[in-house]
Amino acid sequence: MADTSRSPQPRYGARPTMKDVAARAGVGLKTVSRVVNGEPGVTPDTERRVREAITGLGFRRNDSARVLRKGRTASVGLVLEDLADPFYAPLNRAVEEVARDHGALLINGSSAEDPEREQELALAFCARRVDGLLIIPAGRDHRYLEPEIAAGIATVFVDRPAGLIDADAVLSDSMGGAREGVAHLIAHGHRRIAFVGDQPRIHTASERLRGYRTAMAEAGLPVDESWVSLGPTAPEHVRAEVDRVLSGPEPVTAVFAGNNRVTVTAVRVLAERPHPVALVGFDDLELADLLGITVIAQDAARLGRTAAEQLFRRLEGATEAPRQTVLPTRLVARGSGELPPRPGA
Amino acid sequence: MADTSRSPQPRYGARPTMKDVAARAGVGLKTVSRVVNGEPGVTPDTERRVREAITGLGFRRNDSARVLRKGRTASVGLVLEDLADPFYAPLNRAVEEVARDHGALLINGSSAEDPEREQELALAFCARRVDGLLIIPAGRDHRYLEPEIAAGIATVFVDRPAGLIDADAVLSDSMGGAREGVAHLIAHGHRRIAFVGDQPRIHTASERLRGYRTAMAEAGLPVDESWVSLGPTAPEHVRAEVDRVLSGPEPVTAVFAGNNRVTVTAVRVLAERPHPVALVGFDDLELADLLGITVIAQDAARLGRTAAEQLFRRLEGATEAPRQTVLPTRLVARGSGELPPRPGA
DNA sequence: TAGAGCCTGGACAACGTTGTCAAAGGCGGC
DNA sequence: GCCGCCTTTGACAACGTTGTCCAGGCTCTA
Repeated sequence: MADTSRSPQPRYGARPTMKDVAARAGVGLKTVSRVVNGEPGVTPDTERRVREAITGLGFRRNDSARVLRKGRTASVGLVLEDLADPFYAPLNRAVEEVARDHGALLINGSSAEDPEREQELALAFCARRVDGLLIIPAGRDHRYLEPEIAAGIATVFVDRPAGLIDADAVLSDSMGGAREGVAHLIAHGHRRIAFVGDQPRIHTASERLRGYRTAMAEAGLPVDESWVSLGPTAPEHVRAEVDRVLSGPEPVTAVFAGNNRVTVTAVRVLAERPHPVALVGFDDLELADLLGITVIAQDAARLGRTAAEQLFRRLEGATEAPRQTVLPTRLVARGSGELPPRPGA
Repeated sequence: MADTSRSPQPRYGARPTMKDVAARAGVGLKTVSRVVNGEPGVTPDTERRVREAITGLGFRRNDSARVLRKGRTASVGLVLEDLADPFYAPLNRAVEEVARDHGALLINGSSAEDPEREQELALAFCARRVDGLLIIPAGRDHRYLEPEIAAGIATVFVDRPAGLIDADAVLSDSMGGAREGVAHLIAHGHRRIAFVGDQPRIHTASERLRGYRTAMAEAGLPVDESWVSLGPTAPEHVRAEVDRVLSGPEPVTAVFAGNNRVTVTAVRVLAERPHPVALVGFDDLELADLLGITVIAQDAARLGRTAAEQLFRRLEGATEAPRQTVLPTRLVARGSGELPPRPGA
């Protein structure tokens, strides 16, 4: 038989509210709020009664209501290309750390390099009223964010600049890095060098191609357009393209790989070849040291940290004009980029 | 001079609400709500006026308020160990995909293997009123979640089981996988095999150790406790431990590495050794094929997908008793695990 | 032409929290 | 013993949305 005189117990599916806690503790609503938020002006005895009621009911403050009332959500959104990409994972983590240091939670999602999905995600985050937005853009037009930015959502672009709007951005030196990598191959005697990269609508891809062309031009070397491959980075496609540039009457003697996904496939294809082919890849890889792969390394964690810090600077009120920060890359020579051209090739 | 007859314009920092939209369109509040949510009962002409007002003001529905009213947030929280760990990144992505298919957003965070941080994150997600929670536990006591689960937050544990509460879990067959890997080394002639793994309070670590002991026992082989190393997986520590088990009068001839972080360090250490030492690692690695590393592979994406699907089944009302799902592992022989013991060793 | 019924639109309360403000109670000083 | 001040507490509105319910105007039929 039910004891009707008993205090209310937690029921399945029912969330106790501050009102319930107040009733059980025999105090007013606001007093509960004060205890929950550690505000002063509550006697130890009252506080104890409230805390007992909280524990007894299994109460947890509803942050949705709190957000509604306060206007700040203490959360930031991160739109990146692929959560599973080993290049973006450390970036993601670095952003999370900075957010944590500022007491904010992180919501994130993958655009899968699809501009529509990027927009969908970014706007969904805005609807949740994230305080700030970090975006690794897939699209080239970000005017859809203008009302959001005007309404006060701080926005920082990472890895690639914003399109058609003026906003903070933190980038790696794609052009400079690729130029250095290709110059490295040239310095080791290569004259015919392939560039296998991502789709040209992606800013970093076209910048890296520009670095390739610059290095070739600076060395006075012609570029045969058949050496250049820009397209999806799915293994099958890259495999076909690497095979292609290595075939024909005058095959290339070296390959510059435009990003980590291209590099891993290129390494596999080159390993199957009878003759060694030089390779430099953009982005470092785990275990690349053991495989002797020469790369242009970028510090993804630093990219994420720098961007997140800029975001929180904005949230704390910084109002200077949008700023573009470019972080340097670093050539890491491990062997594959130092192979000379095959004699007679 | 300001044109006071003009309709209200978006002001910096001010968010238009449905009320503002209604005023500008000259309709009632609820009509705006109907248009925004695609509810029927609005004439095309009224709808057009409302849409114009929405665009003109840059209105976006405040989902915090919506959540408060509706009770569901259409978001799930994922607590994992390290967003940057290559093993968890695909899991993260898989969860995101499933969430997306169900129209939910993903909030996530790294516990850094710290039980307190796990709890802090999980409860923060609960305060945000996520609909469901996916947890890769760091701690061994999850009773702190009881009130949350009672209040209706669906919870599924991933990769490791829940501690002291009865809840859904999706795991890999750690014990079976390790047993198979060690048996594989034994089959190739090894008698003295080291186990280098993570801290024993981590469930998967102790299960894998159990697999190791089982395989050794089944082969009738003794285990010298100096061959077993359980501790932090920071490179320096693993390096020291691998060096240790390979030294002494009767060094081991093979190493079983308890997870991906141990494996990468072990590979580096073994590469520096004058004599080859056999190695099998738990978890697959990118480029492991090129390095010829034999591994026990688990399908992290499948782990995440399975867990997320179970979560959404619960959210859609499934009420069976909590279920533990164990996914199989797979031995991938690539060379390092098939090396025979050094003759005379 | 009147009445019935349908379709569109709006007024109002509620979700759970926090900020404002005022009341009650205790205590010290004169 | 009374006044005034400070401390503790609570009542109430508001945040922006959605659900409920009702009103008004229209069409269609008898």
